[in-house]
Amino acid sequence: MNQSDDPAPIPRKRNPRGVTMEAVGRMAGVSQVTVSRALSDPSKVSPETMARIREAIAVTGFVPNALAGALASRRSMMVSALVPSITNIVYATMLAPFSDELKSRGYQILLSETGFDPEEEAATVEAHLSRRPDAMLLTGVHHAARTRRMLLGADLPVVEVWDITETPIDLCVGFSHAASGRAVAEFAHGAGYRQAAGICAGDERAQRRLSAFAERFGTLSGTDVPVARTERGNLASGRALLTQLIDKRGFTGGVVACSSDVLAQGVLIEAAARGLSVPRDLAVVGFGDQELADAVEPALTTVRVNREALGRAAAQALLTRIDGATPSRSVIDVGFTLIRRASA
Amino acid sequence: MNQSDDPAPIPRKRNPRGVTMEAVGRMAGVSQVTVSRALSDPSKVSPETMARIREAIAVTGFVPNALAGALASRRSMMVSALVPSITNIVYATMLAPFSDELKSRGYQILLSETGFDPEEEAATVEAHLSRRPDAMLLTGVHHAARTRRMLLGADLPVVEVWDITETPIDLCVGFSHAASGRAVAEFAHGAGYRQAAGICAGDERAQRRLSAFAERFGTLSGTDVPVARTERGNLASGRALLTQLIDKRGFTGGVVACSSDVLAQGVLIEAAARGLSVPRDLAVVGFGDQELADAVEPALTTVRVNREALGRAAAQALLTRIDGATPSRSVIDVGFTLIRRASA
DNA sequence: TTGTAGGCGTTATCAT
DNA sequence: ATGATAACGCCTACAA
Repeated sequence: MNQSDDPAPIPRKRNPRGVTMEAVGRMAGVSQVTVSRALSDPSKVSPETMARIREAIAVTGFVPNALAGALASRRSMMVSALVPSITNIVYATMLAPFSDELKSRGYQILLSETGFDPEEEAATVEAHLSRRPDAMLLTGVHHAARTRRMLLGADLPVVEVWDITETPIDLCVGFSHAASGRAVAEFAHGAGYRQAAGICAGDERAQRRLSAFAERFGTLSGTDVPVARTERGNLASGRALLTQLIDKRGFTGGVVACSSDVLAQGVLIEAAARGLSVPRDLAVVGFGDQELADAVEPALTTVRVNREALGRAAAQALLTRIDGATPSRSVIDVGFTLIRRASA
Repeated sequence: MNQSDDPAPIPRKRNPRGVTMEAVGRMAGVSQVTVSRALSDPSKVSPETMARIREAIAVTGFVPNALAGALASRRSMMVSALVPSITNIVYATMLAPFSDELKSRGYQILLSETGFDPEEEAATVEAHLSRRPDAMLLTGVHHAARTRRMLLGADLPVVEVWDITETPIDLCVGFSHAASGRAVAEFAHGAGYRQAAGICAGDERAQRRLSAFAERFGTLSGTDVPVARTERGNLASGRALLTQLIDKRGFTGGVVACSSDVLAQGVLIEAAARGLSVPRDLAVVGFGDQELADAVEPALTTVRVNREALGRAAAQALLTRIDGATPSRSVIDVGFTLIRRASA
């Protein structure tokens, strides 16, 4: 009686382990849909039913499957964030408020490092798109053609941050790196410095800042402005580059513009080690206004970018688009401020 | 003829936009399944078919839907990583190799900050579990009971890092914070220092390091070891806490153990500002051996934890479990090394 | 307030 | 080498 008369297909779960809404519903004496409703909008379910469902969820330890939900609803409730490097505090500090803002609306962040290579970025974008994020943040405004194509084809809200362009893929929140470099040059020249040098590490944006500084200061003062470059933007690089400027490139004093506060601090340390007085023998300007700028000795003159506001604005812009609205402006320039302290 | 005789359901796609394997297959003259196979294992498809499918993919800009794939295969190819803070370089630097290692095997990282509150962590764990990650990394070994319950119920590979326990949820890669604190105490006492103080910021683990230091040094020297605490572990805090130790707690010299290199650098800066010579008037020991440790003046004596190796080992351990194998050890102590430089 | 039916875009399992 | 069919677990209509 067991083997013979049962050609009827017995629907068998492939994985009997995972608790589903179906199972919760069975235990609570309701259908799967009711469980779904109970979770998405409790007001649509009677209090008694709600109580039984809660009980069943507690007993079974049910955790909804967001993958299935995303597939059915076509909303993954995930937002991709692509930054050059996680370990770079500059990106990390704008990511935190960005993430906070979105988390409060129920979104999870899918984060990846892209390095500084556009092709690597393109590959990462593709990997992210396969996860069907509801929106995406990109760092910078220069991308591979394929990246633009994929994003336009995917038709999702995209915000490009930490730089600015008139022709964003979709939205843009940032500031002009060239303008910040020029602002430093004008400040330094106005403060009376007649000689200058630059110290630069990192990505193409840092180079744009320093190039703009060198060009502007050169124009104002009529002198040549040497710029020393390196890969890694750490304290040791700052020290090494100041050494290079002084010992090998004949820099004898004036103002040193650095592409980051950390490099600038390296310069301060090397200057102290050489018995140079800052800003008397050597003035120093950083970039970023990180926490350390205010704590070093002497305190660092630097360029502040409100990274908190930037991250938050980027999140808001995306949320507006997600909600189907059109943001008032698709390009937001958050600007920058020169903070004068003791070092220059 | 339009209205009346057509009760037959016309299957209509809800969203005609998204390119699917179905659409690619149609264009290539094959079925949807063949497209799936072409992507997952090209060797199972004839070269000609493969070529036509490739062509169709290029033309349509098809990007596979990983959500659907995950739902069907029960493997999301995502790994969750939960750290207290993204902006803390300590966690970021172990996350990078962790992420690299997993990315090379096709996994994406789903990253979240948990803060330092176990309840917040529990909520984050739940949110992540709903995404059905294939494995999870947690920071620390102290979790809410509900967290343990959820994770045990979810039955996935879990690695706890940056601390060590004999009873991990699943896997553990870390080191003993108490032991590192004692090691610093023994080093300092052995180096001849007879007075000591501590400076501590941050999470419970930092406090455990400093408590162990204070207790051990106290035992060895028979003196009292004051420990100053604060919330934020930045340069300014380091300066402020040294001030507090000297001006308000009668600390007159000896060795200062800090819970991070950044705090230690703050101490160096404040000491210099006060005209104190390091290590003569004041010796300083940091923790973490961050890049700056070697670049400050004087170079910082500190405790090195190989965060790179830690992140990599955590990834490897998870991969082993994902592959269904049993790791040789479920608890890996990566240890620490005291790096003696000029500051103590 | 609750349930039924159909579909989201894949992968797994059998067939052919 | 290729295809048909049934899940995967949920959400969106629509019906009761």
